[in-house]
Amino acid sequence: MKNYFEILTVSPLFSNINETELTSLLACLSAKVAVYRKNDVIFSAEEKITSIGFVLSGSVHVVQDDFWGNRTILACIEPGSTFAEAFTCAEVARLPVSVIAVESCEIMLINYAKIMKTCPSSCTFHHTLIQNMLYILASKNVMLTKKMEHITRRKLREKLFSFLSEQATLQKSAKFIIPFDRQGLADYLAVDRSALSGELSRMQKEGLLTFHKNEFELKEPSESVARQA
Amino acid sequence: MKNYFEILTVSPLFSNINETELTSLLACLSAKVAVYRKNDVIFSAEEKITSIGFVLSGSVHVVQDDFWGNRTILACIEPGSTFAEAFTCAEVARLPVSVIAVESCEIMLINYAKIMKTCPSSCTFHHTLIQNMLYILASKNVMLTKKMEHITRRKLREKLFSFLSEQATLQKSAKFIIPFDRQGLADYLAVDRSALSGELSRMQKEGLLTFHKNEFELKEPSESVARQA
DNA sequence: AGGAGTACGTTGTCATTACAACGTAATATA
DNA sequence: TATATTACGTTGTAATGACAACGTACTCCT
Repeated sequence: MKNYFEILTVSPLFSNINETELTSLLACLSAKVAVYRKNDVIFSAEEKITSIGFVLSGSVHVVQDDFWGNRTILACIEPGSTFAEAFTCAEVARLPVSVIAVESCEIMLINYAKIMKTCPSSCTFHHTLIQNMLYILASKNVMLTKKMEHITRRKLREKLFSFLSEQATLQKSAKFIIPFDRQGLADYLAVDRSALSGELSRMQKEGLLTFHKNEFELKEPSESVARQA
Repeated sequence: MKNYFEILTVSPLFSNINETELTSLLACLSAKVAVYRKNDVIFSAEEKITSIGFVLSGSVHVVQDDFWGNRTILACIEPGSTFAEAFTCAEVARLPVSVIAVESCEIMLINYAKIMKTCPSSCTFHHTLIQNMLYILASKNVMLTKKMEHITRRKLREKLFSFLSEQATLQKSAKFIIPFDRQGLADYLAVDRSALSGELSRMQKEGLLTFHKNEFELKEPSESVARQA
């Protein structure tokens, strides 16, 4: 287990827990490491799960098969990250997704009940672990909510304004750098890249903003202009 | 405080905690009740918050003001529900939203540190409270993720198939009832109602599904038909 | 029975957007 | 230096969806 300390200590789930504490914590959780090969099914849809997964090495895909059997990849989980934690904590009766090994990988499975149960030695780092779980779930929540705000706008221009306004507010300046290239932004906003590119140009032509590469600047409207709902 | 027991015991945050336990728990949390009047600001954007809010009576709006000052209502929180819990647990430096009283209301503010800190008497229900927090966050997470899957599809038909496929899978049958009327579904999928209505009719005409009111039935394609990405 | 209100489908128009295709500049690669 | 490769903007076209307007059926009143 020692050889995993590097990945464990930098992961969000085990942050603020040192190596000494980790050793007893992992024992306390009776965490088990399982090895999978490419295309192995780690969790299968419809399964009742009681553990959360932690990727030690390799990577896994969270996939969903629809009514007609078409498969969609919902997420790719890399070492240091967890999967299925939301379904486990939400006590979803049956898993609506499957988790598949993309390549050979080592997965640590941690029983949720063991996480929640105060251990007899009432270790303080156990507490840290739970706080980390809350942190992970809450952060994902905030991310999803923000993205949802942008995406639910009906028009591309509105989506862009919603996103750009957020960035401006975040960076406390009308001038700011966005953390995406065009394709990345298009994927994030769930729109076509070239449509996005075109809309940005149009907005610039209309004097609503200026940009160069990833550097944007929002302009105050010269006169009262109806902008979005 | 006694008069709030009814709303507290049925709320997700305090579920599985009985009245006796609640009394000591609330003392342990040093939960404070504050009264607000219509339009009062409960939490202000940019504020550093360390508490989560719980609506005892009345209702509050979570609102966001964009770069130009346009206000959007993100959520309406009713009695028994919490607000700002994600931002608090995610330790977001400064609140990106404001919380406003829609009408006269009573709000219980619970300090997050007090929730997380094991109390000296190590009450077991304190533990239940934390588990409930995890449950609330995880459930919202699952909801948001599902909705995101539908909404990120580029075309209305794809959004519909994504949603309907989920319902079919959920109800384990090609025939199922959806929990929305047309307007509700349109709002959920962030599309226009009449456009949705029209697309449904077209899909029915093409033999992809049949429906009557909220009762839907998905059809297997007679021949291999490319349906969606 | 006679409204009022609501839910839903339909139609037509116009704006928006996806998609494909291509040009260009910048960057990396050999 | 020559050559891919990538990122981005542009253009045109066809598909798509938003929006408004309207008809019909249904429910709820009284």
